[in-house]
Amino acid sequence: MARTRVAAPVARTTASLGAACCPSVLEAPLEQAEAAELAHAFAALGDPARLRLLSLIAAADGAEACVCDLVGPVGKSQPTVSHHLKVLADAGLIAGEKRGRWVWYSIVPGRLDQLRSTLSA
Amino acid sequence: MARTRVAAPVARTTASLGAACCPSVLEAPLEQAEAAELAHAFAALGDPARLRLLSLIAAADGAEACVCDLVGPVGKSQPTVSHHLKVLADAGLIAGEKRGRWVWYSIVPGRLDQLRSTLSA
DNA sequence: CCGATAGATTGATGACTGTCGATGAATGTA
DNA sequence: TACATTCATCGACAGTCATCAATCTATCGG
Repeated sequence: MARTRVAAPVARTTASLGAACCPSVLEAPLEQAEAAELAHAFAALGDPARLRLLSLIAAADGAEACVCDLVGPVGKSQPTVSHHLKVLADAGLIAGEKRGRWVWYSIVPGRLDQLRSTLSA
Repeated sequence: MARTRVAAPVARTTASLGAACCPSVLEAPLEQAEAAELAHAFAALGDPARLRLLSLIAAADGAEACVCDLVGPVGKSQPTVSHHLKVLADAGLIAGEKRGRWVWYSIVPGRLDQLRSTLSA
C-alpha cells in the first residue's frame, strides 16, 4: 500500500455510548423531533449504494478508504459516490479526513451502535 | 385473544440472535442483492411517521393497535397512515390481522433484532 | 508554471415518495 | 334492508432523490 497512513482518523469524544444516549423506538411513543432525527439516520441507511459504501469502508485496509477506492467496487459514477458519502457523513455515520490529494473516509465509532440501540426494547 | 404468534424466534438462545441469519454491514462488502434487501428495510425506518407508528404500536396495550388508534396520535390522514403501515408491513416489520371491523397491527418479533444485528461488527 | 489526479459542486432529468380527498370493500348495527 | 364504521385503494399533486456529464478547486509531480 503506497499511501501513507498518518493518524488515527477520529478521536473518540466519548466513551462507549449506545445505551443511554438516545430514545428507543420500542419503549415509548417517539416525539416528533426524536422521530425526525432517527428517521434521518435510518434514511441514510436506506439505499443499497450507501450500505455497500459503508461495508466497503469497514472492510478496507485500516478501516478507511478514499473515494477512488470506492468508485469502482460500488459501480457508480464518482459524483454519485461523492453524493452518497456526503449523505452518510451528514447522518454522522462516516467522517472524511483530507490527507494530501485524497479524502479518507472512516466509520464513526459509536454512531451505528447508537442507532442499533434504538431498535432494542 | 392474544395473538397466536408463529413459532419463529424461540430456541435461538445461542449467541445474540440474528448472527447467522443475515449479513453484517461491517464485516464484509455487501453483495448487491443483500444491500438491496437491507436498504429496503432501513428505508422503511427512514420516515418519522413510520417510526412513530412503530413506537405507538409497541407502546400500545397488548403491543398491538388498530389503525383508528393510530391516526390521531400520528397526526396524518387515515389513507396516509394506511400507506405507512403497508410500507412497514412490506418490510416485514409489522403484521396486520383482521379481527371484526378492525385490523390489529403488531410488531413482528425478531425482525428488528435481525436489522439490529446487521449493524454490529 | 503546467499538466495530471482526487474529489466536491452544479445543473438537469427521470423516478420515486409523502400526502390527501374521494371512493370502494367488509363488517357490524338498528 | 339501510346505515354507520373501519380500513384499503385509487388518482393526483408537490416535493424529494438518485444519477450522471460537465465543471470547479485543491494538490502533487515535473
